[in-house]
Amino acid sequence: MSCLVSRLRYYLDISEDDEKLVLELEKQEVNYKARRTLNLQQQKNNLFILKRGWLYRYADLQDGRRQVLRVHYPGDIIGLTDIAMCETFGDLATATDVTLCPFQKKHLDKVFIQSPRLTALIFSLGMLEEAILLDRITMIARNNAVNRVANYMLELYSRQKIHTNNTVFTTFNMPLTQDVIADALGLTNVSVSNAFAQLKQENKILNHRKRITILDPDKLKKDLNFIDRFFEIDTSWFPNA
Amino acid sequence: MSCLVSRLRYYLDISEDDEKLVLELEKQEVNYKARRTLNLQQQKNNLFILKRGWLYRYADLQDGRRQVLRVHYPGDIIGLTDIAMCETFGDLATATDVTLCPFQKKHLDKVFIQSPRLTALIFSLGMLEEAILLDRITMIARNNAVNRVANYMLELYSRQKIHTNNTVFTTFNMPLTQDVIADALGLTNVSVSNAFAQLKQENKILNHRKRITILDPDKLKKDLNFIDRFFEIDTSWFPNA
DNA sequence: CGATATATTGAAGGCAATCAAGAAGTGTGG
DNA sequence: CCACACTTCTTGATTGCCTTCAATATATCG
Repeated sequence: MSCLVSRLRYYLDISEDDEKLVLELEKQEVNYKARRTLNLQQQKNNLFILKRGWLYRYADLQDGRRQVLRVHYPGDIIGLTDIAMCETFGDLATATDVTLCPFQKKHLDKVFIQSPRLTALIFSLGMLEEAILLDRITMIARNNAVNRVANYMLELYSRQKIHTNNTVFTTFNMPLTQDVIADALGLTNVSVSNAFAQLKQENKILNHRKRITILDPDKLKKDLNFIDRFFEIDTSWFPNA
Repeated sequence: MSCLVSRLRYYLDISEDDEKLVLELEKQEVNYKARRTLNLQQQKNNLFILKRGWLYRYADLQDGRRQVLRVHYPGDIIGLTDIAMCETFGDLATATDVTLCPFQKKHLDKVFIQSPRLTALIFSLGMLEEAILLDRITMIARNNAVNRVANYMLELYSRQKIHTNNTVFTTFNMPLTQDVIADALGLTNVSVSNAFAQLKQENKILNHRKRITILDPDKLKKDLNFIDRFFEIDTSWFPNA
């Protein structure tokens, strides 16, 4: 069963023809162990569908530090951001063991030609990611370390809900190290550690052995002005099937 | 003459049929004076093509501060980011006098059905914006005030080159106030002022009366690791006309 | 011209970075 | 199953950059 199709079905009825279009892209499979890096430059013109595991995209900076740009979950299409560019930037690193389905950028044209409706959905999901990046900019630009970490945990929580069809509890797996979280939020591992300590003391978020517990998600969302953009998209304008 | 069509033509040959599709969206026109705000909530289901002037999108925060999310130039489509969402967020404010062409979200479906090629271009431009947001996150998360301001000026410079078909000089109009720049970069107006003072002293960037001079753009780009993502996009995978 | 908006400059304080050392956790091979 | 190496996390002290607050100067608009 394709987790991309299942994610798309969360938002929209997908016809059998459309399902075939997607499955066409998932023919190949590659596996990687946890904590490996994949050089994207070598994979030029390839996109990936993530079938299993956690993966993150990062960029190395001049001074040796790095910036984590995005974390991917099963059902994500990886590389759409680069679709406009001749050269890709950044690399991928695996947080857990993963399974990827690589496919050629070119093969997307079939989707664009044969299914305006599916195209509109993929387009919308892309724009949704953009809105979430705007939220993240606001968060990084204007919040202190504690709120950044709390906000990020809420985002991971909300994402998992969609990717697992709402079967996620307030305790969930979070395999990212504090170094990775720090690099995602523009902090240091020291600040992230201190932030978790404070969140624990305030009875808001517990973390123990790669597992996170958000004690009262709704209250925390309200306190942080967190907007959950994942659970619904507007399909009213979509071309008919 | 449509500046959106002209911008699209910068990247791709646009057929006459495709041009008609775009012009269809620009039938209405509305004018606004400088330094006004437009409530986006009321314009639900509307997108805009910006024909003239500068406009920026911002979000009000709980504590009274605000975050500037994006600056728009003539030829931009405004609101694509919200296309997936039932509710919009944030507001628009005019930096100069502007002319907008509002059109219904619904009317986009014609583009998706009739021109996969034009759809691919609009999609790619959207993804390009996303890549630029990733750059901005890196910049805000990892750079000091001086570099943030310098980097942002380079971005504005590069954008204007595309939007005016390369007819922009190292001195150009920059109608944003330092408050707006601060709110875009997660700084205060004080820091922005100090940053400009230092950039002036180092003979890198001069600003005087809403005009910016970048003394040696290429050197500055290199020093800041600035990547210009605007000047080219990969159209090789696009569906044929 | 006067009123308002925008920019400059200085002083003091706070938050996160940096540096450093040690503790806890994880994985591997014998 | 344990020992060892390595990674990840914690905690404390110091430093630096940006914010905040405040006052003045300059620019812009009606």
